[in-house]
Amino acid sequence: MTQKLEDIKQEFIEGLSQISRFWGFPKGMGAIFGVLYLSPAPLSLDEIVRQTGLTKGAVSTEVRALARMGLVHRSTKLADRKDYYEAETDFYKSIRSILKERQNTEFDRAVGSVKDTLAKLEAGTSNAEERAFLIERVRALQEFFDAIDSLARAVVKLESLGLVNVQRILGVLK
Amino acid sequence: MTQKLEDIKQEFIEGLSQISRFWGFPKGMGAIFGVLYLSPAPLSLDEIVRQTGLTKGAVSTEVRALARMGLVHRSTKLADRKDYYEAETDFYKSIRSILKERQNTEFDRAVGSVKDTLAKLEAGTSNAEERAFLIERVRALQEFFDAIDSLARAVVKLESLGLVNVQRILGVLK
DNA sequence: TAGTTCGTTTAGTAACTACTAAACGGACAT
DNA sequence: ATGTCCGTTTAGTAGTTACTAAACGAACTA
Repeated sequence: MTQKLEDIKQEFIEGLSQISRFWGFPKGMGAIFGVLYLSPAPLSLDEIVRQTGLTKGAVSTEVRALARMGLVHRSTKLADRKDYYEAETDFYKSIRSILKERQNTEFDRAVGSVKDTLAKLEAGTSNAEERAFLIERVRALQEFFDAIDSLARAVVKLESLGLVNVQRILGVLK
Repeated sequence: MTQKLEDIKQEFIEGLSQISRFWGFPKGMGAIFGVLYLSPAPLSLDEIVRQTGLTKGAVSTEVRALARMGLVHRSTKLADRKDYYEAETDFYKSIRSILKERQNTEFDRAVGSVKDTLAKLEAGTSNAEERAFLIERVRALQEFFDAIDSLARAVVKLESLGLVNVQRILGVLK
């Protein structure tokens, strides 16, 4: 027994909501993206409201957040006051925007504080034995963060994240 | 003017709290790990309580969560009822545990629902044009998730994430 | 037995997050 | 101007999360 298309779409959208929540975003955001992603044409804010069941205010703020992340694009039509939104279909392009959005904010500052700690420890003079131990530990953590950062940069430099590239990575690493 | 070691440690621990929160974990968890990471010897639960200012209940539950993720290890001493905890210093080993912990839960289920959606769409018969469009979109999303998954597996297969390996990746991808 | 000394569990709370409802303001039409 | 049709902003709320305080239970001790 095959289901109605509308039901299937709804399940998909709920799945995206879950995924959204898992990645630390509001679930409504996932639903909005899902609605747009399954639409062949750009949708107006009110149409998104209708299809998600959220209020206009919520959709307004969350669709803008999606736009900042590059997951949706806003457009307008001549002689039409409404804004229209459509989903970005190149996910890889989107996650680069997301990484950029997240970068340079709390995370960078926090990781920078590790670097600061290391500098302060190395500048100290007293308590040589304990300081040596702390320096070693903090240095190891900082190197780890640097490695992660390098990896992220490497992935971001790709112009597409396809099975091909991933398999190339796998090939090098075995 | 160099600061006291205790102050520097405290700043480091607060930095880890921020990082913890950024990654979606409670900040107390980051603080606990920080205290353990800066200690040359395993610490008892009460000692962690003392150094973090959290209550025993909170430390008890969160330190167990850290142990599940492989970020800390629990040990005991003979003729001593206390549990002792120490930080894992091989971060790479830890993130593999974390990935495993996160895997196979909500995320897998949600991603699986995308796969289900695709299957249902392909099993349908009615509304051929719209179905073709939806199939294409959902298929693209699923391929993207598969690529991410492959990449994660690739990274997890490394026995260490050092600059060396990252540079090898960079070399292949340019 | 009763009394310590641990870790765990539970009930309750303060703070935060994702929302809703509704007021608001700008741009256009009449 | 006045009204209408947009998107945005604001005030308030339900639900969640990360905790605290304290009861509990298990393992040893006297």
